Amino acid sequence: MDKSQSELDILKLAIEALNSNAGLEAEILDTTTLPGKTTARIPDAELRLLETGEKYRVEVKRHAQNVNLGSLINQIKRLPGPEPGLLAADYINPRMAEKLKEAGVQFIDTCGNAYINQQPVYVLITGKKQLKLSDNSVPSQINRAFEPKGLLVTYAFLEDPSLVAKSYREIARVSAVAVGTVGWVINALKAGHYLGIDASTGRRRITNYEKLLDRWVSAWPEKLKHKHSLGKFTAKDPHWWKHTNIQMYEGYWGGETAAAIYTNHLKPQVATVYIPKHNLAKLIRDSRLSKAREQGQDNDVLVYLYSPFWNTSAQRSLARDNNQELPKETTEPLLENAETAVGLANPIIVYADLIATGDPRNLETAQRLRDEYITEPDRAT
DNA sequence: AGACAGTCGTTTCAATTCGC
DNA sequence: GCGAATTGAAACGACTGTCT
Repeated sequence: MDKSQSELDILKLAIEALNSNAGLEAEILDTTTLPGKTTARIPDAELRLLETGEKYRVEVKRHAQNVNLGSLINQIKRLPGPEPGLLAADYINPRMAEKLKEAGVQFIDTCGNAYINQQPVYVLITGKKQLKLSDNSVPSQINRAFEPKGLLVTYAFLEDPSLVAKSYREIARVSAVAVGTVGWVINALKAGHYLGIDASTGRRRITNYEKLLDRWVSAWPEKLKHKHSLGKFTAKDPHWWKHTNIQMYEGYWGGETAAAIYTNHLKPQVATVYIPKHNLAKLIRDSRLSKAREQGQDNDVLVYLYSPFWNTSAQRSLARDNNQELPKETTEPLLENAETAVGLANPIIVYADLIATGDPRNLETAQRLRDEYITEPDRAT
């Protein structure tokens, strides 16, 4: 399995870098090959620091810079067992290093950056430059699928896997990118073994939906979501969303709000709304939202507003999935349950919203959502 | 010959480095 | 520490090739 092989390489390089930069020696005790799609928190390896004999549960991350830091910190903290968690990454930039240190997450990387805080050993090395990828240009090639425009294409594939077999022009139209971008993204997905050619039909098909979903969910908050932010607001009434028909604003509930409706398993404490810019002022006025201050107001509910990044295909499919006409002018909210509810962002987006928060409560709900609503569709088309 | 599929050169943008 | 300059990557769309 080349995935675990590359992770093992990162770990070995990081240990070497730790040794040459901090003089600390460590040995790998055990590596666990992750069985593809599981989301259980199994460490990638176990490590022992020879100086102290201290053992670590290790999470190895390639492309650590492209991963949502909140979810990463949470992953490390949720590693099971009494031993402390350790992040081993290809590269930790200074800003990430600062945040990890603040969160008390120890790390090592292949460039020699490290934070080890296990008495009596204390190491803090940051600012070491990222190594140039000389003979190994594959990772940057794969990254192309997880850059802003690539994420649009990849999302369209996740939403409708049959799209990969369509023409570049059709893919470009649906995902709202240029034709040339589609070529780059498809090649990147092929290089990453997310996409391949079906031997029997000769057509493109997604070969690893689960892995592709994981990667998209990690990259999206960092690379694309923030670009669509319309602001952070507060609402006085914690139940405001229950009597707001978001469709009147051509909007969609995301995050905890949508998850609460989808799974019936969460009391949303933060609302996320995807709404076209031109309806922003109307929603703010009607729902009496106010711009959030730096220090949160005690009892007010936080509301994050974003403009939808996805193309109208998502809206069409949502209407189709719900198999009903979308009411235009009713003020009756439609939030009793997921079957009747409309105005919900696609489960993939809601799932990604929850994961990005890094909140353990949300992670549990995210898993439910994934199990119930995000299943790899039948590829036979 | 026309339509469609995929490639490649150019432009733009963002991140990093350098100099003050 | 800040702004300017540089570099490299991403995105676009015109162009070429292929098929019917």
